[in-house]
Amino acid sequence: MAKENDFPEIDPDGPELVYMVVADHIAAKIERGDLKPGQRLPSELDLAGQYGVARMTIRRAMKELRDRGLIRSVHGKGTYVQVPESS
Amino acid sequence: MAKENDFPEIDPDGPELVYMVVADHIAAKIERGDLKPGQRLPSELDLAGQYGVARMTIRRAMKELRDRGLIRSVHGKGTYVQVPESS
DNA sequence: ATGCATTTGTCCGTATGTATG
DNA sequence: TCATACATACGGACAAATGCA
Repeated sequence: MAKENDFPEIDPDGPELVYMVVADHIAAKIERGDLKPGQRLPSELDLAGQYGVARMTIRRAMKELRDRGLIRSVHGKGTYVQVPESS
Repeated sequence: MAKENDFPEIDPDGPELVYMVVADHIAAKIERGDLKPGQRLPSELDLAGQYGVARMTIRRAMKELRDRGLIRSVHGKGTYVQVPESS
């Protein structure tokens, strides 16, 4: 179980955009509370390994999540789940 | 007032490089005469605290100012505003 | 001469930002 | 989209140089 926690199978040749699959998967974790506000996400390199995609694809997904206001990236430190207060 | 003396707000997400913002800010102080030739600057650790950045970022800014010929660093002593004579 | 604090110099590891092919 | 490389930035640790007690 805890299927929601597993990493989705990603078919690079599939119709859905890879970065969007990753973004939606992480977004679901955040909205489910699996990732809590202020918590740090794994590094882009780690996520790339976990999802089996390139780092640039993870970054594209991070940009998507940033645009949705779900996360916040800090140069040299990491990426964090956005805290409602700190818009 | 004395707005010129205050430390600039640094937006890590901004397009400008952090070390360049710091370098330009200190350069302005020197060129304005706020920091006089021969005068010692605060230590890198102090500057890091004042600007709210890492020491390595301050060092990167110092390197920029050294390259511009505005300052001179002495191991174990400190960093000084360059005196025109001592090129 | 000895130790101590301060300051710059150097290095390491990790993480994000940017650019190219 | 992937793969690679480099720049920027953070944080910590230690070395080297200076000056002082």
